Amino acid sequence: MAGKYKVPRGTYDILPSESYKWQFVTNVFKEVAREFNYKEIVTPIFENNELFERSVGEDSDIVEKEMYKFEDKKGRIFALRPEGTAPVVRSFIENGLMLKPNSSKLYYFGPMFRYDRPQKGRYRQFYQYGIENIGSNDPYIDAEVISFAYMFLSKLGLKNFELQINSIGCKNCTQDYDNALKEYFTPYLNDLCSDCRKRLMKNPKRVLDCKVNTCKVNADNAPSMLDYLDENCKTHFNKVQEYLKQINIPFKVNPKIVRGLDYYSQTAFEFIDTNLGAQNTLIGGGRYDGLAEQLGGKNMPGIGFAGGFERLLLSMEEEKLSFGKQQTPKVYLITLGNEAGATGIKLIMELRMNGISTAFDPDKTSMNAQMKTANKTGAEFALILGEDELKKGKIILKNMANGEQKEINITDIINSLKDK
RNA sequence: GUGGGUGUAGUUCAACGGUAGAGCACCGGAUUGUGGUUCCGGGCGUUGUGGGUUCAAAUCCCAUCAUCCACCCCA
Repeated sequence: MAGKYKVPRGTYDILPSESYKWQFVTNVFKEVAREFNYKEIVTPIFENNELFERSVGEDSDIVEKEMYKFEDKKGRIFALRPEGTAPVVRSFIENGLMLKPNSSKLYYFGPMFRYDRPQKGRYRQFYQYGIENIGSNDPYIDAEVISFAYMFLSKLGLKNFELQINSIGCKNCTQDYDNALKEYFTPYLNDLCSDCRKRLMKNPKRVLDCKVNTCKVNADNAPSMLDYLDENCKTHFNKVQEYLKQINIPFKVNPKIVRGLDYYSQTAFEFIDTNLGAQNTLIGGGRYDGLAEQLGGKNMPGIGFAGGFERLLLSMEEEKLSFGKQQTPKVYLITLGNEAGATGIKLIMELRMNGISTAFDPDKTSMNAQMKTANKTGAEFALILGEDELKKGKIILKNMANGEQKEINITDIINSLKDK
């Protein structure tokens, strides 16, 4: 019975049969945030277009072709947020959070928007969770942020994932490295794909993770970023690895990890699902020490990560993990006859007022239909109120699991349900 | 933005040029006041949309939209 309208391309509805899963993972995420002492920050879904163009990078794919840009009635140019870090840093600067206590460890979640061709694990409106730790460049913080992600995935029960880390250096190392790459690849120019020939000029590091075979082969022997790190970046990266070892978080160094957003520096990491489809990055993150300054704030280091809920759910389903229980009512009320019905609806109010979740369906009248519905709602108890009971001032309390039932005084019902 | 696959009932699928069907789910009944099992009954759904070919189209062709998978990119 398709109606007139359909959801826009690349978007979807989270239906009741699915929403409890989202609630489950969100709650686990919030729980981990509490354990790490991170606090929630909520920023608008749209921001000044420039915020993203400046931070994410004008040459990045996100800005070049994936942003939902629009103009409002006064001609201001906004964009639906394609990612969460820039808005958080913007808010951090704008609200002077560096001067406020307990405000530098932040988490967020919500929808992000990218105009991209939908496929498995990729949507136009997708949901991210993420954290940002702003104000410290201590390598311990890098390890802590990584451990947050690791703990989150672990608490959900995920096993088929792998942590890969890299250091992409600071501006200084990057420049040397870029030059080295250009030098290295130039003799092989004809073997590279057309994209990579362009990349070599604009962003040579991208050639490294190209999937075209000839590019891959050539990239295998390319100079490694790690050899071009300056002393400072090198010791930083080494310390991050030491910390990770100390807290028993397994990782692989993958010098080919390149982040697509311009603001990253030094530590970059990804949690990869080892048996998902092509879109297998569960969580991606890294350090962005230059971002705050770039956005007009003080020079402040920061590091964070973001993950996609969709891929998380895919992985969890792949590994057949539990999403907790679906919400069920404690009580389903069955009434027979008009008088019982009238008393019943008053009783429902009382039950709910006392925190007892109660379901009732006025469209069902026969005992049979009401019992069936009670069963389907998964209610723990059925309360049966008919004319016989009404006369006696009683009500039947039936345990749906074992079928046992007893008559009790209507006036006692709240109390006897409360301690069950 | 590029390539390939797919669009039939709520859902999973069948029918592949000649009257649109099944499982599951859903609703009702058997049980006029007791569920989960069982049995019986209940489906006209613009065959995604718009064109075209044909005596005849879910079926062939074209377009379009959507979806899936991959490229690209990323979460």
